[in-house]
Amino acid sequence: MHQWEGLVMPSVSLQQSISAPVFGAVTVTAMASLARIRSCRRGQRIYGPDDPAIYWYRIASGAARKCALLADGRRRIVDFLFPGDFFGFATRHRHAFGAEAIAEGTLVALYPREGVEMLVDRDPELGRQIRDMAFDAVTRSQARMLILGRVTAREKVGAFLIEMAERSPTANAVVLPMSRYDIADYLAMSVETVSRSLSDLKHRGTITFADIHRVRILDHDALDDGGNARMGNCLVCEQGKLRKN
Amino acid sequence: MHQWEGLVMPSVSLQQSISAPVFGAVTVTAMASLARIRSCRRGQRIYGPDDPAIYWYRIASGAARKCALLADGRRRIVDFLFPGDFFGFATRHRHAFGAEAIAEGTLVALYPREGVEMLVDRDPELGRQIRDMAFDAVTRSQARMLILGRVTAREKVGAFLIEMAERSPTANAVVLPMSRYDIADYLAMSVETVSRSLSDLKHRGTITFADIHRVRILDHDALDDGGNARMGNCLVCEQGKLRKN
DNA sequence: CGCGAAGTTGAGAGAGGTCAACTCCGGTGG
DNA sequence: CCACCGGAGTTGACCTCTCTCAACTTCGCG
Repeated sequence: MHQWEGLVMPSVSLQQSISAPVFGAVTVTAMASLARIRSCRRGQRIYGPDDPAIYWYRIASGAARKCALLADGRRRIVDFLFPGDFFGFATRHRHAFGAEAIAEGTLVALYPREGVEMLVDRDPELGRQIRDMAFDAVTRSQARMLILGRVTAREKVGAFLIEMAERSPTANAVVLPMSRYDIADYLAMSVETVSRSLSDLKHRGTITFADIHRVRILDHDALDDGGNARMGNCLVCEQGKLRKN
Repeated sequence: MHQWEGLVMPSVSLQQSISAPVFGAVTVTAMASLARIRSCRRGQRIYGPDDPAIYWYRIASGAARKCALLADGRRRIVDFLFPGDFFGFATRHRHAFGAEAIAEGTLVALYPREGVEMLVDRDPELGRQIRDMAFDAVTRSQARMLILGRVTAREKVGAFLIEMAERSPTANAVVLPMSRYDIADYLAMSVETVSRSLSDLKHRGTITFADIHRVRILDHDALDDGGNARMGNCLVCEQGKLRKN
């Protein structure tokens, strides 16, 4: 038993999220009738790579990670999944990555792909919402690449905390249900450096810890040196002129 | 005038690609009637960030980059776009990134968003294809994160070459229309290190250059040390057990 | 012929990976 | 109740790799 289990992403109640799946400001009620709920233990696989893509998934409560194991034994986490997030979309009838629960008792809603597609064929508005959701996922994924591309370790960890804060219902009191190892594999750095960076930020007074898995952001501006973390700031590059590097 | 202008991604002829847009194995003919074609000069902006998202786009011939300029002056390229690639999808009626032509005379097809959406409402099959395309884009984007997360410079550049080879019509003779600076901003490393890595791979006999922008891959296996570059190899991580790292 | 942009190569310095030791905490069994 | 154990997390010391700055080459173009 872990202390943060009771408070994972508290804003979304189960009933609410099942009967009215929410992404962005849009509410999809049409799919709710098809949903099946599954409870997952800490670390339990939700689906594996190369599994047939029979379902689309949504986190109802708890948290999960989407990850890949590389041939050299390293693990990479390509996304963290929180309540309301849809995932497991795949063409070609098989998944590219695997997904696992992070929190004990994570509740996952399963939507049979075939059924939803039939529903979509009769309901263009639902189709549009799913499309927009996928478009947003692309944008979000590409925005996350900006985080990975950041130079220093403190910048990466800072940008990570800001991303988690933006996805968290409570603005400055951020719950990090994942382990330091998960964070390291997400940011493509070593656990030691993640730990050092967090300690560094703490000593600078930029953040504090209520406990290991609960961070409070004290100085939001200091977290993104240069203001690159938020994804609003993407400017076009003019002919590569500005390139001094 | 540059020597590679005439041979950019030669397999897709203009007429063919306009009348029958191709993604994956799927052909979308319904959208073709709405397309408008625009020719872009080298470096010319196709659309800027924060521009209203009026169109969806597709490269007919040539190449483009999707990029962001960070607050500290650095540039990040989040995607390279080649013939057949759709891009510029955005919700919230504004783009998150900017897009610019890389090759002189790059031809871009513009699809009015409103018109296509109306078309989709009447044609579920078209909607499904667009959805699948977006799903693929997510998978591809997340797979690219694996490249960014690789440790050494030679691994990154090797994985980049493999990615380009897979997206290229000609398997081992890969055309790289973008500059070394573009590659550097795509892989989040310095131009010098990109250049050094390429030279290194050349001296090892892994690759050769027909000219600066045309690479031939001699030893495909040596390019992905450990075999992590291809995205088929994504295994699930079991409870984090394998994690020694 | 000279200029500037793109690309390559060299030398140094700083940052993060690696290995190791240590603490902290919960769980288990005596 | 306490000793023991193992995993997660933190901190330290060392070393390697990449960034940075710089010089130089190559190439296309005026």
